[in-house]
Amino acid sequence: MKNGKATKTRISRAALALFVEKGVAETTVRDIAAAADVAEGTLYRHFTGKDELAWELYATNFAAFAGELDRRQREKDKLAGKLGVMVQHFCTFFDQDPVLFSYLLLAQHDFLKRVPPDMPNPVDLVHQVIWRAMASGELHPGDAAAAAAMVLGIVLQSAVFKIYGRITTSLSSLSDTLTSACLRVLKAED
Amino acid sequence: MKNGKATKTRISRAALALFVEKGVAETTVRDIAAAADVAEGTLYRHFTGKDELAWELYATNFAAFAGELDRRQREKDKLAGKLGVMVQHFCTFFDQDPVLFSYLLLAQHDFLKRVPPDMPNPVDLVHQVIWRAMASGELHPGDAAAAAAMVLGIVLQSAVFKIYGRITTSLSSLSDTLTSACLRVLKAED
Amino acid sequence: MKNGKATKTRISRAALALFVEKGVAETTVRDIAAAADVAEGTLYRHFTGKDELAWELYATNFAAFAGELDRRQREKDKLAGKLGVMVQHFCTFFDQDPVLFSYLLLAQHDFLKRVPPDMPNPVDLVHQVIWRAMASGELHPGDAAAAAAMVLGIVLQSAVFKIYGRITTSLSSLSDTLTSACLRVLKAED
Amino acid sequence: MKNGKATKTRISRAALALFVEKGVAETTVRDIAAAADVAEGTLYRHFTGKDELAWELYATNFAAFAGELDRRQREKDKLAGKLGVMVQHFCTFFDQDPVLFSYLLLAQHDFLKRVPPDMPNPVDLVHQVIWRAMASGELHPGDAAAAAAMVLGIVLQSAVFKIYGRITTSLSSLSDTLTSACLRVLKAED
DNA sequence: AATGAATGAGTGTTCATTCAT
DNA sequence: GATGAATGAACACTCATTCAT
Repeated sequence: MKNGKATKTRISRAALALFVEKGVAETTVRDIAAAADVAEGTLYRHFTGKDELAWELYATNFAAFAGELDRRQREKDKLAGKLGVMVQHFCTFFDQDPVLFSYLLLAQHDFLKRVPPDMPNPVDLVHQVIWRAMASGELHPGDAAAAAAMVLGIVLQSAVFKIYGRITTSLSSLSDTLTSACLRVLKAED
Repeated sequence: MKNGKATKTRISRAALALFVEKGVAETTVRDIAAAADVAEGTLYRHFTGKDELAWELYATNFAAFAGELDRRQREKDKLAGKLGVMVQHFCTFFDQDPVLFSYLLLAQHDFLKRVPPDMPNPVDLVHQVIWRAMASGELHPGDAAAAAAMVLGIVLQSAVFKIYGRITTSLSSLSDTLTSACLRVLKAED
Repeated sequence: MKNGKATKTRISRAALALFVEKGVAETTVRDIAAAADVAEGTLYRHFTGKDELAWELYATNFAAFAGELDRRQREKDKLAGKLGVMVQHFCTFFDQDPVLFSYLLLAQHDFLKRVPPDMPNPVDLVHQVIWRAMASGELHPGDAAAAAAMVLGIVLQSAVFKIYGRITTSLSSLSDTLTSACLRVLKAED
Repeated sequence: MKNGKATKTRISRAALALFVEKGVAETTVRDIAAAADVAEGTLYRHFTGKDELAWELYATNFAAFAGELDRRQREKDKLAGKLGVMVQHFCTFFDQDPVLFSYLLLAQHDFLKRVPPDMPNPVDLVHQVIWRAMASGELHPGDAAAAAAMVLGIVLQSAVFKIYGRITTSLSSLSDTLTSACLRVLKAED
């Protein structure tokens, strides 16, 4: 009773690591239970089932990350500042919890279509920030979606390279490089 | 009963579409057989099993795409030209066979670790092109891996946006935009 | 058309060898076809199916062996003579075609219950020879079935030992030993 | 749901009966599960698979039978005594569990080659007992393997006749007859 | 809250058999 | 006669989920 919360967390972390390592479909409930050192049935006291566990892991952290991103972005006035703190937070988040970041990155193709439109969402957020900069005249008008794709691509593909060991430094140490690359892509003033 | 090659192709295309739509693990051999309008057992006359089918689909097309990319890049002397034709081929390939491109994009996390080092590989190719431009002084020296990540990210995330309907124009129509964005990121002359 | 018979024989011998080596159930039609160097479908020109092939192989040779045994036994008047030629023929048959003998021995548990009562049968024959010897007073009366079991056991288990390499001499060279053992078991005069 | 051991036993007995009745290859896991009144999956909680089940059933009982045979044989000094208790135990074992005995008898051709050399083994045991009697001069020297084959054949073929209904009395009631037949075959003193 | 034996629908795969060539 | 691609029922086995303890 006392460690009900701790058990749930242990299951979550064990599942997360396995999902990233082997994929959701290839991870069995037995794998998770063994890694979390609980019985198989225990998982069902905390989650409806494996699918809900995978989804909760995704949705909760995806929205939380988007929320934090938004909070930081709001504190800046100009596009360069907003982009700077957002890129920085992407990098910091990755470096602090690469497994969770990887899960969010790799599981998106399974879950993105299930994200409700009102759920805070890093992709929408970047899109909006760029769109508003175009609307306000801060950025010359153009295809905001295409611009958002490029900006996100710069950051996310760097994370992918880090995951696969092609980039060996911390992502945070690349933060400024990535930010200025994004600004150059947008033809924005630094 | 006569046309062994056509049957194999029908199975491949049916599998490809389902793999992209539902994921490899979520697609059953029965699904594939039904979509290809053959009996389940027929699949095993052409492939060792479901895994080999998924892998062959990946490896063959991944290597072929890398080969074609390389062929085009070799015909240009300067970085801007090389990058231009490569980006263009990414876009053309996507527009001509979005399902296949999606599979290559989405399945990479399952298969990339299985790719042998000597297999032609678009990621390595972009990396090499940039590395050589740095070595030859055409590009100011820097982290070639990070640069490759950004360039690839610009193109691939655009494809992802296209897949998810966030970008509605053809990818080819964005080709020049993407190319110049890549060059700006690399701080290269157009 | 000309080698129709030869093809059937090739299939039979290939099947026989595989049936003995791996068992009937573990041998596939594809195995047989490959070993006989014909296409899978060809087997069905000569046999109704795998089961019929296995049965024909058993029944034909089982009955033929029983017939030959009977023919030889008839030429002798007394029990010792009858037993002698029968044991000798068991041994000769084994040595001439150990694979076929093994099949008859090992497949009996699959097929014995399918043997029709009127089919010539080595087991019945031995039983009858002993029963008649008891009836005629040549052998002191007793349980003819039990006596037949012991006599058959002496011969057949020697064959099993030979198959498994526990006995290394030819079975024929043991023929006299086995015969006199059978007579001693029956308490008969040599 | 509580009694894991009882379930395993129920599965074992159901499998044993079916294996003897229809053969291992012809018995499906569904057959076994239905006969044991458990779900198919339950079998895999207790055994690695069908093959391991068939093997465990064989190996365990084969070794246990050999062990018991050896224990009894050791308590006798002379060959006649040893042979007597061994034959008696063969008969008793058969009468007490004809299904298990049949399995051991019929499955030997599938499994004998898999028996490790150090596993207690009735065939080796009989061979050794006879070999030692020859070495000690208790039995006139000769081919111990051939002698063992004949002795085993007398007993085992009687069991086969009993299985097929050719012998209708209990095997135990034949024990003395079989023992003295064995001794006569060996030309040993009773 | 935790357990883990039991479940059974669903999966990938095999293989005897058919039939157009 | 001979072929071998195609078939599809049947198989061994997996695993998310349930529930008595």
